Amino acid sequence: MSVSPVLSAIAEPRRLAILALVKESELSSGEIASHFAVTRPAISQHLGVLKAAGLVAERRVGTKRFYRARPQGLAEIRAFLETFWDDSLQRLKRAAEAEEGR
Amino acid sequence: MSVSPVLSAIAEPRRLAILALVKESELSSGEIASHFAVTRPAISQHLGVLKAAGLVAERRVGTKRFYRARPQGLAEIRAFLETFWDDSLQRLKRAAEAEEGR
DNA sequence: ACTTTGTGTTAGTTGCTACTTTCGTAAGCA
DNA sequence: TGCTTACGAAAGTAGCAACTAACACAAAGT
Repeated sequence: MSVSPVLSAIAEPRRLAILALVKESELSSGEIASHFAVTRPAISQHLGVLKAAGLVAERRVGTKRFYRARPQGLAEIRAFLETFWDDSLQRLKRAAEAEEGR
Repeated sequence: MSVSPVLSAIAEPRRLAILALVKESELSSGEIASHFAVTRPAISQHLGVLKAAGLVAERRVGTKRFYRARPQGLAEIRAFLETFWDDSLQRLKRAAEAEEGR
């Protein structure tokens, strides 16, 4: 999966808050919604986005649906940013060496 | 600065592409724009967003404006995600220990 | 002074996205 | 079989964001 869906998923403040919530403990859709001032369907949509981005996992038991954070999803972005960052640093390092060498 | 502006800045595919471009080397606004199919003002706006997020630095010389990636800006998100991620892992570790302990 | 070059700014348009309201559905209970 | 609970899905709306076209402006050349 590309990184953009994951990035735009956590770029939304509300979704980041949801993610922080289900990172602490597994919660049902209703429990999550009760923490916010928006309607339940809105939260449901956010959960759908997070799930599609691979940032949360869903577990159904009866009529309830429990959600929990999926650290592997976060690891993906982290790895991407690390590569991006390290490449950038390498570039700077090479530039500095070239500067020194002349 | 909070993380959301930085995250939403790089969540935009075009801006991420611009960032990848100025990460390689310092480029002028026009040079950056020539890499894309959109108009120059559009790129100018994107550069404004990236600059506001602290992801690029601007250097003016004559009528030209050169942009380069600012690794510190990327480091900020990376640090944030690492904390987020590590907290999540700690939580999992504690849960596993509790599981083992019973 | 005039023109050209390189760029940001503004106004207006289109398209996306977060939201609400309403409806549908599956599971549990009387 | 109803009735309730706990959800997601669909449709419609409002606001924002990415874009274009036209303008403004500063620096450098002629």
